[in-house]
Amino acid sequence: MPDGEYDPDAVEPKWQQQWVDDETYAYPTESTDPNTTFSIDTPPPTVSGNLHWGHVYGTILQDIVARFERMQGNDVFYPFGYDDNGIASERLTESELDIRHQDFERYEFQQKCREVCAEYEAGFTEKMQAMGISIDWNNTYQTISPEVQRVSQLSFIDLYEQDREYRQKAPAIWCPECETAISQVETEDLEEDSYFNDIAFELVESGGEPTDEAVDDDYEYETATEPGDDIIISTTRPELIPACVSMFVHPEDDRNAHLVGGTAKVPVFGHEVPIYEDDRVDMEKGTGVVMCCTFGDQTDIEWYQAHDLDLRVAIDESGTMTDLAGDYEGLSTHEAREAIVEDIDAAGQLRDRRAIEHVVQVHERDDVPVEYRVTEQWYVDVLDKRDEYLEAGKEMEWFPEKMFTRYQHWIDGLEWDWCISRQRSSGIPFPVWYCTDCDHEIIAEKADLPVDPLSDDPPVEACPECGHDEFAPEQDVFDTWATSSLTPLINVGWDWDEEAEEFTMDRPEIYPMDLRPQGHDIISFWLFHTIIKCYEHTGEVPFDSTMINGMVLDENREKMSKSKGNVVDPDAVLDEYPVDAARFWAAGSAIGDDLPYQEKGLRAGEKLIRKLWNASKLVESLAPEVVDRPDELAGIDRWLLAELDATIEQTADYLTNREFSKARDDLRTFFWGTFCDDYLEIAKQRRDEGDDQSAAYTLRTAHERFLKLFAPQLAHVTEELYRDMYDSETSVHHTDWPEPLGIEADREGGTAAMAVVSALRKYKSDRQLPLNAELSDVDVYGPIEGFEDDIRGVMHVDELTVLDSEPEIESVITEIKLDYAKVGPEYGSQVPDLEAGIESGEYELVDDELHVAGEELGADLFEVHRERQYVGEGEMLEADDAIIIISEA
RNA sequence: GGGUUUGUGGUCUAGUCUGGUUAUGACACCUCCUUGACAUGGAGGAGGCCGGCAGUUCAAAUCUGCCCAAACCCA
Repeated sequence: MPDGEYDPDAVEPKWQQQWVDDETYAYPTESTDPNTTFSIDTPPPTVSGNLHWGHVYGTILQDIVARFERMQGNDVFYPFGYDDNGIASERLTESELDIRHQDFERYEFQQKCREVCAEYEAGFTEKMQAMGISIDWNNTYQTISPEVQRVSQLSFIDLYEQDREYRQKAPAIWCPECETAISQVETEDLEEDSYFNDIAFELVESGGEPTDEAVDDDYEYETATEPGDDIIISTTRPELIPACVSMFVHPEDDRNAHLVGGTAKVPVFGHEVPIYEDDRVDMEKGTGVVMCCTFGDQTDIEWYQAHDLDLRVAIDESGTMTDLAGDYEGLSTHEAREAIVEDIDAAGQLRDRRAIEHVVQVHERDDVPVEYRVTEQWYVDVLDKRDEYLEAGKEMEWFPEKMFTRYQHWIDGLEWDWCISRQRSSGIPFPVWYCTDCDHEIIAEKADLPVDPLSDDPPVEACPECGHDEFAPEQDVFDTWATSSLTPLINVGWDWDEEAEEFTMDRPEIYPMDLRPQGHDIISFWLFHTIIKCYEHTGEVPFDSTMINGMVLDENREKMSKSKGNVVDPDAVLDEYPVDAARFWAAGSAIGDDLPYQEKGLRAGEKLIRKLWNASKLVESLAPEVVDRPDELAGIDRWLLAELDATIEQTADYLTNREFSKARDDLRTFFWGTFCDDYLEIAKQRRDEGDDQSAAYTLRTAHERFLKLFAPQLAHVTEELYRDMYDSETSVHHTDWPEPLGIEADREGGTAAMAVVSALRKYKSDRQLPLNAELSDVDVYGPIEGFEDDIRGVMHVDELTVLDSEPEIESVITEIKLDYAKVGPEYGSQVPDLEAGIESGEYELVDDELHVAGEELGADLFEVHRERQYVGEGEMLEADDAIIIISEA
């Protein structure tokens, strides 16, 4: 039996260990019915460091759903993945071992990655188990494992065969530090100190005659009108001048209109470039003339494509100047920037140089500014099926609904197909070779997967296209998201059946998966990419529903970040608080909203755990045995069990809709306020007065039910109590969610009786009396039949009388309250007149009608509030519908 | 710069979609109470006019517009 104080330090690890040992949460191998399975596609955390508080938060929400669905009678499939095939894991390895991947053979570096990741993954496992997350540890995966590599390569080949992938030379965002193409989503903004340089190009030839606007004294620089004049442009990146391919002015720019069609000479490097017009120019900026280099930014790329410009590559893959930069060849971009500015200055063509702060796009992994390079990359078609993918998103149920708009806007704004190739040392290789003669693509056989073209031979002896017999392996590997967008297929055991020539699933019953939980920050790429990939492979939307959690903020509602130093360390928190307290905190959020980390939230959790424990002790002492239901149940017991029925249904509804905080607070309020404060106090008195089977039955029944209702959120303490008091062999997490008992009860009477108790408490409190002070004589007028003894017992009333008729009362009308929901629609703009009439007292009550402002309002349109004054002996209290008279002894 | 979401007493939060007038609860605060689980408890009290402005309406925390702030996504 529960004894002494609850000791989470001992209890929680005990059950965590047992849950793992017993495989309590294992998905049964024989489950085949999609209707009784509930599968969760958990996004595998990236192995890039330790798990943080945001993981803790998101995972607890998943786990509450998993536990709840399990109690709904479902076989829950709750896997865990480690996403360790990405660039983040490479970075982790480099910083952990203080090495650079460039210094190692590919295979050697991969081995190091495996070793470092293995350590961190063990840490993930430990943390998840130490939080009692009901993960099925028989179903875990690493995205770098051969099995997953096979799935990922199968996916590539399937899309290739569906003609939804292509290889193309195109400008891609490039990280010169990592020496790889990266995707848009891997970049972020960074404020950087820089200089704006005003540099003079020489006008060689105009395209037309200058207008009047060309000459104006207010201009900072004179407009170039004659050959030899200076055209001033401003740039933060003078090192790109050797890559300058053209200049642009806005089509509506009268000042510079005459330049269009002409040419200009680039300073220092001396090549001539054409001048074009384009509406992407910001004519308010500087002189309204800009240079276009291949490539300085996104606009340069657009111009390059729109105007079919030359390609001048001045910067190589490592951020070093090429031979195109002439004397500057071999310098880094930064060195070249300074050197070129100096030389331009020496040539008299630097007009101004001022320090500015501006935002540059950097690679999120290393904060190095990105470049744009034209390279051969693999792309997945997405732009052609936008409408279909939008529909696919619509088919899912979204918790909360409003998050769907993010998905929608992401698709609306898509401009590029999805680049899935990365030039890295570690990762899943493309199963592709190229004919060294004709560049024909040779794709691996599905049966051979996984393959590594660097060490494996292509499946053909000679090129089917040209007959050549030498092949070059694809050096690139997949983007991380190309694989992590396949987690539903990994989970269901998707594979290719060579004999049947079709894709198969080991566990078809769990696909589409029931739930995809994740943060709102990754709707646009992770969720989107997962939907489209699985949709293309299976023809089905991979999820029935998605649950989007918010971000965890710090105590001051600010974003947690290493640089701010406000990151909450899960280990430190869990050292100090029980896991169940953290679970209580996490359950206090509305799904989709951000949640600030609040220590007091954890403290509140601790209090609830303690309350549950102490109440359990009391229940055990009042009713030491489980008893059968007696033939007759006392009114108060029927009332309590009926109220509990309502809470059972309400809590289930809330959890079904993933309304965690409502479920938590509703249940807590009923347990604490009604069960502990009201019912248990009454039950105590009744036990004193003799052996009461009805009370014993109700105590045990309600208590057991409370344990089950709390089990999804307070996983540990409920397990301890349930096994101790009800069934040592069965986990509470394997029990079914309670069915309502459906007992007939006078709910109104019970509620009125509780209101009377409340009023008597207040009476004692107001007089600074102890709550167990004796009251000699109390009369009640109200619907409390059947509850008299309960009130008498708990409030220590010697004599309690229920009055048949209202006691002698004088009343004055204090207020007439209109029922606006009815009065408003009926009387509209007359309402202020009615109100004024009531306010000034110019009204009459005739029978049940209110006569005011020339109108006659029926009884259902208003309520009369009276102040009652009792004129007899004793003192009067009011409690909802009841009137209470207290006569002192 | 664009989009999405959020903004309620000192703090966190319910209510906002489906407009109706004493705006929910918790924590902190104040007062009182040791009653046979819990003083890490119980009873009670004070504290907000709902980010700001304007509008629609008989009526707005709730609808509309603009502005401000924060978070996220995109440029």
